[in-house]
Amino acid sequence: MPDKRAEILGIAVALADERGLAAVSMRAVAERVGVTPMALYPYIGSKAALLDGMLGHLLGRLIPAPSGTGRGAGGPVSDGETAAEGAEEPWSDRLGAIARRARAVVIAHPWAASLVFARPAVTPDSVRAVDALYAALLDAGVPAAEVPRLERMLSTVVIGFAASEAGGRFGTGDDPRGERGLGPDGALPGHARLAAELDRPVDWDAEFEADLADLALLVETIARRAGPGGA
Amino acid sequence: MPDKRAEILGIAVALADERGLAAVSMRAVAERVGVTPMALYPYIGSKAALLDGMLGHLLGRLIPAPSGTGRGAGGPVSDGETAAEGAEEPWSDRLGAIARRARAVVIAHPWAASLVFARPAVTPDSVRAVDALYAALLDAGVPAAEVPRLERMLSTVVIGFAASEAGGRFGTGDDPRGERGLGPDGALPGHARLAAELDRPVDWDAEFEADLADLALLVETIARRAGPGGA
DNA sequence: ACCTGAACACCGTTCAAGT
DNA sequence: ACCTGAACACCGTTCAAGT
Repeated sequence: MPDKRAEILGIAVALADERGLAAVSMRAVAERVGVTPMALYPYIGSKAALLDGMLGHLLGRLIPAPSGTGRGAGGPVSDGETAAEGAEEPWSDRLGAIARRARAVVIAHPWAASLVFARPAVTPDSVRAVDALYAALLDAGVPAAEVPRLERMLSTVVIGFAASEAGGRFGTGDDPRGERGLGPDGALPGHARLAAELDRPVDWDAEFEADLADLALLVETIARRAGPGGA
Repeated sequence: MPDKRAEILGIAVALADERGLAAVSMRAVAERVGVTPMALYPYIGSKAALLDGMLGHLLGRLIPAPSGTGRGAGGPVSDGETAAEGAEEPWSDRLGAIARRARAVVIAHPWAASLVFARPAVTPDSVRAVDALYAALLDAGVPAAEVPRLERMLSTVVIGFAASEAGGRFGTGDDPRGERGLGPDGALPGHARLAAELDRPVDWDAEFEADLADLALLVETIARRAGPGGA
């Protein structure tokens, strides 16, 4: 009731969660809202804008709102009192927390994965997430000239990992050899040398954490080669 | 003429290149083929299978066919004679070559970016690409237990980078501050500390190369910590 | 100001026929 | 064996009315 647009977006998100993105049509959303399809247009604009709005609706929950207009009250997932200037946690923890939250959102709403790569990250909410990553990288000692690129690389890994999980690119783990009769083993020498590893099932939580650890290692290496001062 | 299915897929790819993925309907493809929509079904199966087939059609050009059934003739982009066991190039060059080829495919066919994350990489062609990456990482000295994870991370970065470029996630480079009146600068401390960097336009070719260099550095670090023996 | 109803130009897919 | 035509149950969006 406070905002009709937000109500519509919430209903569309719920519909996508229940029946997939393909089930989200203007007509289906309108029916759930209890209105004619055309009544959505003043609030939503178009089907494409509906999808953008759904993504924004999720992103609003990724990074808690800043203490800008209201007071610092109603804190987020944080575990203590809200420090005035932030930066009480080490940079690698802040970076990891954002990454884990992003992955959790995509796991909870798999349909979002296919939208994330298609729109620039310029909504207020995603800009806030990018800002937190900038600050973490600067605090790690990464030179300013490399921070935007490194932020894009980190967020690409995190979003790409979650999208691959949710979308199925990482597959079911079954052995690809023999799927189409690929002839003698010599055709896939790399797979042959890894036969033992490829039979093991994959723990995706552990793999995500290992990726985060490697990325933190890379960030440290880049910071160190710039000189311990932080430049 | 040699294969009706391949002819249909080629026409669908050309249609997507010219008018976008949204213009690829069974009806539109059928019209270009010169046939009724229903005549596609025996060759294609369904709309979803058409999209899968289009992606496979592109992937067939990513990695040249192996010397399996035919002879080693009709070599690919390689610059010399085809060695019997491969591995004449250093691993980092082989890795970079695959990455650049993948990015080139996505830039040439931007619509493919949105499909790549949604299907497991188990077609013969993509398995061949994965195999080449496995071999490169093993030759770099990465322990076998870490190779599959690292391959997934590398391909996620490469595909995610290309998808972000093609889909618009990396945006146009305009300053996000002020896009929605985000209040005083204090709300975005990270951006404030990077003001000088964020005004510069981005050279995406250079950024891709810098990412590849950083990833190679990470691969070396992982190989080194496992012991110079390799495994 | 806010919503409805009818209409237009599309979809993917099924099914029964045609040659 | 290969293709067609009509039909079904959908789409997003425009436009002219209604209250």
